[in-house]
Amino acid sequence: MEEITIKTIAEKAGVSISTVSRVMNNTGSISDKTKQRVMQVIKEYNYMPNTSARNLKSGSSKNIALFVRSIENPFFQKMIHVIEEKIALRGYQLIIQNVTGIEDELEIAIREAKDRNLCGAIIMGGTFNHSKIEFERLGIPCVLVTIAANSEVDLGMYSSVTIDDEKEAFKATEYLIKLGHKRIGFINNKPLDIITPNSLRYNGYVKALQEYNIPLDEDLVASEYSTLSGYNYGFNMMKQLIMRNKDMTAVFAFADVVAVGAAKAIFSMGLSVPNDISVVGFDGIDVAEFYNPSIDTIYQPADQMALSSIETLFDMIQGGESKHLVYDAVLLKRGSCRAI
Amino acid sequence: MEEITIKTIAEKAGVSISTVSRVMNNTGSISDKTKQRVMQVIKEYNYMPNTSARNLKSGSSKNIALFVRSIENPFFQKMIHVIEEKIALRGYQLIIQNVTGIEDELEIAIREAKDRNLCGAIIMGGTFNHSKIEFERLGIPCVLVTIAANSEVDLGMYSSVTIDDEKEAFKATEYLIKLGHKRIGFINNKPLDIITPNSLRYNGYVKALQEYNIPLDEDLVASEYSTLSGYNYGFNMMKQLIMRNKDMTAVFAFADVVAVGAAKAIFSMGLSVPNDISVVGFDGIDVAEFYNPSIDTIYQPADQMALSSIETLFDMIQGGESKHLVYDAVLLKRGSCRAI
DNA sequence: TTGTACGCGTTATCAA
DNA sequence: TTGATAACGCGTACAA
Repeated sequence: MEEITIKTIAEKAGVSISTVSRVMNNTGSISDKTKQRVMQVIKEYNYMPNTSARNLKSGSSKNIALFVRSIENPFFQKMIHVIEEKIALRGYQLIIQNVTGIEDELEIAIREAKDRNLCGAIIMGGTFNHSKIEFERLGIPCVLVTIAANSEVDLGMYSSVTIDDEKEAFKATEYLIKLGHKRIGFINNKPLDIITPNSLRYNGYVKALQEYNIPLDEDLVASEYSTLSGYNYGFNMMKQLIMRNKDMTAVFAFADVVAVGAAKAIFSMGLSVPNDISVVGFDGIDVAEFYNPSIDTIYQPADQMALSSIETLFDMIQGGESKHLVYDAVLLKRGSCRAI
Repeated sequence: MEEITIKTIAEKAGVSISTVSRVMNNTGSISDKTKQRVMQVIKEYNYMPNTSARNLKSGSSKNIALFVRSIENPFFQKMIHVIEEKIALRGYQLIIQNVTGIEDELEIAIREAKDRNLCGAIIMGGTFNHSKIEFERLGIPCVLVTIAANSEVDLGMYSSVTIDDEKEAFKATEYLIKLGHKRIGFINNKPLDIITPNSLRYNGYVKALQEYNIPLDEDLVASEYSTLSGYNYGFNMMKQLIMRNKDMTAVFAFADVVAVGAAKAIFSMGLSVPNDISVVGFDGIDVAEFYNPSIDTIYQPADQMALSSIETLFDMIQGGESKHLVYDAVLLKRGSCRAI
């Protein structure tokens, strides 16, 4: 099966390649007659223009890349699903790349932006530490999801879709406090010296304790360098917390997957959720709802955030302004916490 | 920031573009001296060759597309994660596309193969009904994961990585039977008239019942057209099953997500797993392990299957033979089933 | 309204 | 060991 190009079509239709090109792109003016004829031949041969040639010519592409830290996180997957769908709908192409370890997501994006000549980038998860220079080097429209750049960066250089992690974590902790809990554990994530959604949630936890005059006890905070899955990490951290703190009555995990792992650890040690220990998660993934008991959590509007992300990105690709959206999350109370 | 091309590098290095090209591709022979100089300039200008131009020239690309039915299934996500990593490692690019509803995954692959000039395709999930003609039209190396083509298709035309769904489902059902269960429900998926992994698992369920002389009761089989998540689907189906069958003591779900939803339904109706109803799932996703109780399941070696898929695909891309691998799954017993 | 011809950034062929 | 130069498939000034 030989390749059919614009040339083939031109010959078969008895016109020049420019005419075929015009028909394809609805550009210039062509008589209805030839247009019909060309369309006919295109259909007949099932012709599709060569993407590489098009991209080469136009200097850009319809490739959008998504760089996601921890693709295995169901919360991200929920958003990826929506993004994937919407991008396909617009005839663009989504390239997904997972980011792990100490890799800098933006550095990778910069490299890939040139390499794949992307027309846009979405960065999901990671740190708040990206610098102005990086965005300058990136040179393509970019939306950060669940994160933002550091404050020195001109807001016009990128878009972002986030929640107020600190505020929401405060809310979650306050919820536990108001239920009467005083010995509240927190499962955090290393590293601790950079700003991430997790670190902001930790800040919210600390502030809530302060607000209610509960002393911050380092023993109640678990964190470790780890390459484990969120479930396993939560499981291990919770075990440590329980061993160290016999009087702990509640735990707040920085993510639902971690909360689920923590709950499992509680059960595995013969204790009960929520009778012995109350559990609060963060994100609002399906699993938290279907767990037994359902895990109370801070629900992020994932669908809405995903939709806004790609809408904003396409806006920017078409020359529009950048945007910075901060969504509200909702505390869902449903069975993994009790008053004491 | 102006674009730097091979021409820029050639000028700055004082050589011809062909020399730069040769350096980039390690082709032909070049003196160490000029090689060093060119490399130097390339580094300095951070030059990266234009992918579109390369693809245009070579006629192919380094794009591999993954077509997955139900990207939201954690079992697939596990494999996608591995595939994504390995493909990036080889300098290829992964394009992920979700397939939904009545779309034919292979038809989409055929279209995209031309449109994006892919060098390979992976199809994950879907049906066993793909025809010879489709593979001929596809024209690029293709690996089917968790499915196979219909038997009329020449085995040389594609590769596959699967398990024996029927055998494994038989195993799961037999497990319940040997625990003394006789009223065993099955949660199936519509549509029922095509061959899918689910339908084969149903066959295994039916055969096990036959083997042990337990009558097949239609009331014990739940299925419905639905666009719900696996969790929600399992939840709804299980509720129906319980309402219809007061004497049901066990249920086998075609996937772990469905089993989790089913378990939740059991709890939500004030019953217990496994005391009132035993639950068996299929796949071996993390959530099943961390659920309370851990869900017994047929564990598919997802990592291994994913690795084999891309290895096989790269083999084929490099002109190697197609392969058809059938892995063994393992029945994990861990707390969601009891003997009666 | 249509066709000719050039160039996009590469790689590959052929001379030098 | 190198350098011109012709493609690859397409879009688009420019001319007709």
